Amino acid sequence: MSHTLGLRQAQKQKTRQALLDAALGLLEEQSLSSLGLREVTRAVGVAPTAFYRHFRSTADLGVALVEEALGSLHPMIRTIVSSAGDSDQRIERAVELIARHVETHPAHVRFIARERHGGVQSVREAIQDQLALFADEVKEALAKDPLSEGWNDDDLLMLAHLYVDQMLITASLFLDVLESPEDERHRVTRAATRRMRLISIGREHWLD
Amino acid sequence: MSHTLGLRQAQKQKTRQALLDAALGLLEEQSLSSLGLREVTRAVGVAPTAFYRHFRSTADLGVALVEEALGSLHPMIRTIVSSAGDSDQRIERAVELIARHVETHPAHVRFIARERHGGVQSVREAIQDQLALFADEVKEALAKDPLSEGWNDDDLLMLAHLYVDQMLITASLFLDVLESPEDERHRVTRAATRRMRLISIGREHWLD
DNA sequence: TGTACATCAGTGAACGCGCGTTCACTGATGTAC
DNA sequence: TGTACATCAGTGAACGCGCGTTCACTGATGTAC
Repeated sequence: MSHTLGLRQAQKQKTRQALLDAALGLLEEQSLSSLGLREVTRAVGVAPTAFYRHFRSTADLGVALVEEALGSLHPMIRTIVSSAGDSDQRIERAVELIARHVETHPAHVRFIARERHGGVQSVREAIQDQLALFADEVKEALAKDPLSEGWNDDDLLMLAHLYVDQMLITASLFLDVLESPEDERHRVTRAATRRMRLISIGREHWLD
Repeated sequence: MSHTLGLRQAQKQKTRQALLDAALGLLEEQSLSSLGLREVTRAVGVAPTAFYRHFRSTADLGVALVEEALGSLHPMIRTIVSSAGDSDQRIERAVELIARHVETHPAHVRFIARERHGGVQSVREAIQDQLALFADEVKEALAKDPLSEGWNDDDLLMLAHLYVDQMLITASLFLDVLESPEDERHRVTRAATRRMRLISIGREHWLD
């Protein structure tokens, strides 16, 4: 039997989520460091003071958004790195997965790209922490690959970071062409695929 | 005989530069979209209204900062791409040049990293435009390299973008360890060098 | 099942403050003769 | 070289406005018996 929240708790969660959703929407056109608490509550339709029942500040809300945005990426990363097939097939599938993710969560992707180097320290740190976890995860997966025989830990982590950064760059490229005609989106897909391919080729000859 | 500005023009330029410098300083701890005009004038010691003699808005000032920050990068890029020596030597020299640039212009580098995906459209676009110019420049230089024989234009541009993005990532990594002890800065240098090397290896085997 | 009390998410008024922008101004610099 | 006028970078007062935060509150939900 699953635990059901009381009415009060359920309603509280709903308001909290509404605040997060409204903030994410407002952040499409500005940075977190200029997001106002009153803006967010106005968009939700609650009193400004209600904000404090859920977050200490907009920076605090930002950290919650990081968890929401990057939490959903963990399963995707796992899917990508554990994917079967030869190198080219895996790359094509990865780029496709990234494109889909950007289509279904554009605001989340934009938020991460924007705040990764943004003006709010606690949020920047939360993002860096999560990305470091991703890199570790990718590294562990790479370590199990026969292609990685002879690689030292340092180089594996270097490659993992390279892949993670490339993933973010690719996501950001897709974001820029979200509204563009199909042929331009296809151009980005091809460019991103070739980038990944070049890196994979470098990987294959790293120990030569 | 060189043209000297009138006193009035010279003083105006000085104030304008003071506004740019003050803004750049304030932007170390916030994003452009939350930078206030009064903040900037207060830091310089002029009346808020003086701001309008130089810029229409803080977004306008941001665009001027893009030109200042990325204009100084053109010569560096040219030095890197036209550098002599074998692949490894050139990479080491490039990483070294980037590290120096970050040390001498940390605020400029932070500004570009932050606002590249930031909340102010006109500034984002100005940065993208400049980076596209860099990529073109790098592409032209790559085209002249004997290693690029057999490469098509599309792939050359792809590689050029990969290098430019890698340059920015490297700069951003150095920024994070600016205040760190020498050994950690050295770790970043080594990691950045190996990243570049892996990409170069991919380049060498691209046509295999 | 009903009652009495506790909890607490959301309210609404109030506060002091700094914001961007306008406007008419001043006085040093520049220009024409 | 001196005079009379034009230019214009920077001023300072004033404005209306939205901000974050405080506080005592309300009334629905939860809990103990």
